[in-house]
Amino acid sequence: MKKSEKTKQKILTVTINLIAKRGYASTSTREIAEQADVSEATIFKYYKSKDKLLKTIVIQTMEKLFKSSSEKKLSEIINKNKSKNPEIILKTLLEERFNFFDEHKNELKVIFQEMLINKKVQNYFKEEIWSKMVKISDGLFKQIKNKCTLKEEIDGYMFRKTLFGMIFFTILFENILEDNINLDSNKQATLISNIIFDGISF
Amino acid sequence: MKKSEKTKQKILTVTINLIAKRGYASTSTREIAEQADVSEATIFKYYKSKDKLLKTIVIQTMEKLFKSSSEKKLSEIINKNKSKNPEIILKTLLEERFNFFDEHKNELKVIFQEMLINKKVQNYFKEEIWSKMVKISDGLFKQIKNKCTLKEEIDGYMFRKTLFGMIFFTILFENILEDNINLDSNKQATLISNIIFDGISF
Amino acid sequence: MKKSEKTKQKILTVTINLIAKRGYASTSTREIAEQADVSEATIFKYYKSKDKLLKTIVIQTMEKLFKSSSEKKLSEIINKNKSKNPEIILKTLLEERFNFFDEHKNELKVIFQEMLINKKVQNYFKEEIWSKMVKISDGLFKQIKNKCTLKEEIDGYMFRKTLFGMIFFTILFENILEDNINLDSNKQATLISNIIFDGISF
Amino acid sequence: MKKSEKTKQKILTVTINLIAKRGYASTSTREIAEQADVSEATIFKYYKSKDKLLKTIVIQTMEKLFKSSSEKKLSEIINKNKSKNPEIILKTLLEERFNFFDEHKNELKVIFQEMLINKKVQNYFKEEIWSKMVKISDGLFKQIKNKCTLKEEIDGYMFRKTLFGMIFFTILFENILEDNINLDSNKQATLISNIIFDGISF
DNA sequence: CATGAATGAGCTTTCATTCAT
DNA sequence: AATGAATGAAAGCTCATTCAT
Repeated sequence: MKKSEKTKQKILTVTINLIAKRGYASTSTREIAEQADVSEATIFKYYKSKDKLLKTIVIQTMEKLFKSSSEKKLSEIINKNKSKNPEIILKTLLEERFNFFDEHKNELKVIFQEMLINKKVQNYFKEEIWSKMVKISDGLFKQIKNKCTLKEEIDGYMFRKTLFGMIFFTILFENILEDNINLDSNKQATLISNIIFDGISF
Repeated sequence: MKKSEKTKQKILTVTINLIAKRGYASTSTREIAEQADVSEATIFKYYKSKDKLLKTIVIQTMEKLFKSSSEKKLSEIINKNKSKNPEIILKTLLEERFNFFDEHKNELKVIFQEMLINKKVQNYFKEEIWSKMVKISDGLFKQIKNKCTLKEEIDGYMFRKTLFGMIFFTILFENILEDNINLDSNKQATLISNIIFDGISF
Repeated sequence: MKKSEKTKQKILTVTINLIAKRGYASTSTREIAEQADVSEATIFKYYKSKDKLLKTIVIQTMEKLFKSSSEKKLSEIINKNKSKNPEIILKTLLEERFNFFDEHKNELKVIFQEMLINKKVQNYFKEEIWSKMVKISDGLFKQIKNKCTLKEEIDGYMFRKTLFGMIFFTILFENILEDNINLDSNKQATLISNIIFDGISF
Repeated sequence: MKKSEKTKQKILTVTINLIAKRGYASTSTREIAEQADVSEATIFKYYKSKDKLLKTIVIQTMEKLFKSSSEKKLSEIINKNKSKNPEIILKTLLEERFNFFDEHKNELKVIFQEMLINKKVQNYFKEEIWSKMVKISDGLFKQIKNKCTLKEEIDGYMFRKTLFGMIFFTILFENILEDNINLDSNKQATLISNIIFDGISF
């Protein structure tokens, strides 16, 4: 990597960690500069404004969420397992995603935090990410419907809510509220898909 | 209400709405003053500092969450229905809570937003609120265990995660991500307790 | 004393003590109100403005410095002892003054502190007080000249400087810089007039 | 001098003059910025806080008072003249000091003003400066004792009081109270040491 | 007689940003 | 490729002061 590329990346990493910890508005460019060991001027050289620095983080992360390897992997998983039990598909999908989440926890925190108060990030997420998540979730839901008899009141929306509720909770609040959690991605995925398919009771 | 009490309350209301919309750090006392139609000096007269203004909101809301009527109602519901199906208990609890959430959506947003970045709020919530939520949820979980045969991997923690994942999602993200949702508290409660008990499939 | 008179006096006393400790600019009307156990409004009712409150203190103290009993006492002392050794006159004068200073240390501190930065107080002091002090000191100096042979370079100005240098130092800095000083007014007066007349050596 | 060094120095100079004139609490950073022809932000860039700006002035001046050239000069004077009349030593010391005082009148005013109300400055001055002044003054007093017969009541403390009383008076009040004083350092030193040794009378 | 309620103006301080070097 | 030097604008907060009650 070129030196300038390295510097750019360092700024990005530091910023992600700081925003994840303190929030965007409470993270000053001075602090970023100090921790990234560059001058404030350098930050503005590379990213024009604090806002564009955030934008870069948000967009980069969102792109990663569904890009290249990521997107392919997901559709591969769905296609490969078409014939199989949808519970297994869900479990496999979740496992792949949880691995991603683990690696990008701070970036995702930044996005979710900002989404709560930043209209642009809201729209961007809704259009670029949520729409895809809805699509995948709906696809899965259809497959399930084909194989199982569902309660009539349960629709795609409630399916999403259960699924993404747990995911968002895991990313945002679990570390804060729960002590001593040591579930690997596989275990997490198994338990969640289990609950979704059968509830907690037999 | 005395005039001063009115002013204090107005400041509080305006602040809650502003912080829910923009976040704490991005809400200036100047803006609060303008919208509450008082001078900045008045805000500081009543609340000493911006930080204490936030603290007041957080504590007041947390107290409401489990105080007096609230706490009694919850234990009443649990006691009254001891003999009944735990699914019904859960449903009744949820319905009561969703009514509360609807009335206090912005205050809750303030708390959850701050919890993501503010250590004090994190600890306060964990000790004062989350511990009680865990207790209730565990109590319920035990009742369920007594009446139904549960999968062995499912424990109180996964139960919480499902339940509160959906609740947090509803409060924080639903309005942003989902269009045209028109579920009343009763409907919400029914669907969620349904899913938790039976999953989405028969 | 009437109640209102009592309140007025309490405000004055508190203010003097506070200003002596912190300085005028660093003493807030809020603090005065708190310590005097009245509302800020009450202060402004009696003294119109913070500035006039200071003015009251300054003028009252200055008046005390040379008024009534005070002024009479001084000229009495001078007249009574005209025939005596000027050293004794000086000693007697000083003793009387040191007793006054002890009783009004804080008020005097307020005046001297303010004199360093406040043009009005400077002029007021110069015209109302210093001029009288110069007159007395000059009178004394003349008496001394009549009885003793003075070095030719020593004039009224140097006499003043020695005398009031020690006095000002005593009022302003002695407490701060010197530990364990336990000289009563009589002792102080004796030593100072001693030094002035004979220097420190025989 | 580098540009930044120049700016820093300018801020310092302006601040000293302003505080000497108005007092610390009545000097706003706004005013300093205007007179130093920089922005307020620049002041805080270099000095972190208004308090630290004052601290810089106080410490720098105190260091100057006894550092390098200064301290050496003083002990040189004392050593060189050991055999001579202590009156001459005192005179020489005073002359050297009065030259310093003339050059640093405003800085010294700042220190003395602050000393009246600021505990930290009080302690700092007492420990760093006054202790040394006492030492020098005591050393001199001993020399005098060896050569002259002193009145028994006169001790080091009264010696200090006379000496530093006049010095403090000169720095703080003379300009304010006395008109048309045109004594150079040499003259001042001569007169003061004269008075101290012989009083005003033969 | 006294104060509760309110504030405009000003304070110190921090922020994101610029630009010459 | 990077930064030292500087800043306008805005932040949180305090102050002396007013006035209706």
